[in-house]
Amino acid sequence: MLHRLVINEEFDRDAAITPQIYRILKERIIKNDLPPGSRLSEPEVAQQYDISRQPVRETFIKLAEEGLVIVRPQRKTLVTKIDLPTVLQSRFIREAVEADIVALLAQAGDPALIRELRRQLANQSEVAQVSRPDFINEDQRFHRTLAEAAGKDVAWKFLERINSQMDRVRFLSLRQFPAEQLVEEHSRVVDQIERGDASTAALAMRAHLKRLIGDLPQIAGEHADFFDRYDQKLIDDA
Amino acid sequence: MLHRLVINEEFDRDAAITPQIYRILKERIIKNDLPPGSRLSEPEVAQQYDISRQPVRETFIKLAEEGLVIVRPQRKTLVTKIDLPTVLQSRFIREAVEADIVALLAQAGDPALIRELRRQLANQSEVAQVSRPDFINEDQRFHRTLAEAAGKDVAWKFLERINSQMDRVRFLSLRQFPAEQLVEEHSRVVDQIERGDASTAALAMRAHLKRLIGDLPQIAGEHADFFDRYDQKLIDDA
DNA sequence: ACTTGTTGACTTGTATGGAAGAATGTAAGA
DNA sequence: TCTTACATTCTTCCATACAAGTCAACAAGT
Repeated sequence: MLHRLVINEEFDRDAAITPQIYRILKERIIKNDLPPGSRLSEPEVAQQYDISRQPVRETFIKLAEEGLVIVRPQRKTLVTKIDLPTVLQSRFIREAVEADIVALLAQAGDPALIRELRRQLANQSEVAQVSRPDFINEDQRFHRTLAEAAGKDVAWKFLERINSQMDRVRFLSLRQFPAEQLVEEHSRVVDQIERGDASTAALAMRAHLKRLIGDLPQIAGEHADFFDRYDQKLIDDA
Repeated sequence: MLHRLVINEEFDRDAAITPQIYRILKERIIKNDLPPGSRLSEPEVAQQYDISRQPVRETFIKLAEEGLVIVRPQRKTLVTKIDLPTVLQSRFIREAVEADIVALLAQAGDPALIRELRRQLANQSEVAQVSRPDFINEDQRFHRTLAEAAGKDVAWKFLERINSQMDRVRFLSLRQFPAEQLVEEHSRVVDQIERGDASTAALAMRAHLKRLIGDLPQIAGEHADFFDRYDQKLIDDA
């Protein structure tokens, strides 16, 4: 199989194996290359990548901690389905935290930060037309910049960890999402930070982050078998 | 050593070993029985509990994910020091999320919930006089009840995971903290929820959670070697 | 036809041997 | 005295064998 060979060549045999196989499997799951419900087996994966079971096993443990797989002892290991309550409540946490972050920034009022953010906004407008993955990168960078400027770098790392489940949804929505509108919303947040209006800035961020689940019903409709505990009512409440 | 024997007797040899050794080591770290900076070694721990290195190794991996130990490949494994930015920003996240939770509850206005909370408040007042560990349990239960009533059970599980670092601090403060005052603050939160005043309820919760770091300077002063990146300025800002 | 027991082929869990990197101490040399 | 090379002995990392639980197929009995 060509696929196997290509992946194997990515392997650096002189580096530690576990981090590599971890990164590979995590990416395959988040990008739905290994769709929800897929069965994984330690010896099978080990054989595919020509390594021993040990690094694979350690990887399974880490993925299980993140909720990306579930290990049923003596039975099997499965890629978890996308759990709707987890997705919605991850978003809820993110909104609460980022709203407070921009409120802090509005109170602080750092002109250098505003300049940096405006620079990023211009960049976002450019790549929005071109490449979706590039825009996603820029989007992440924007939010990370806000967190770090507020001195909440550790908090941001924590948010990144609970984002895995939301990322899986993001990679399911195939059609073009309204990148220009997202940039516009980013811009409003920056405006309010510059004005020093903490509560309005927070509201702008909240409105922006509501979008993360905007097309969830449609996505879930197209990939019903990827979801677990799906309930339209939960989305309406949120 | 008597200590060893007692611990060994806790082991159930017919159950899976890894979860047991994980729970044991985690508790020893959080309760500062294994103080920050302690050196851990796979074969040594394995020998202590008369098990093989494999479950110990898997436990190290999990503890490292939670930031309780740090594994330096080919060098050594250490119990991490209590990282001040991590503690402060964990508290920051908790405040943001729980403020939004009580705001939701104030809007919902569920009389049954109010009754349950008042019941718990009475209970808290009782145990506050008696046993500190019991009060801590009741405190946890109060906050969990709020989260679950708002339909944020998954979010609460996330918060629990980042609480380990704050728990380590809690077990360092030996002297009696003002349990009665905490109950009083809980009571204010419930009052505002009952009134249906979302923003005031949120503020009451924020004020309450500020306390979590109230005696941090004193604790850090008494156990300076347990802390990493200690900076009084960080506390003042927060 | 249905139930039950057994066998065998899976799965993950555990134990253990050895490989490779890193730190420490020591001795030889300048 | 100081530096450097090397050997020793740690550590974690990886590979592999075996143990034990689980499930499915199948055969024997009712």
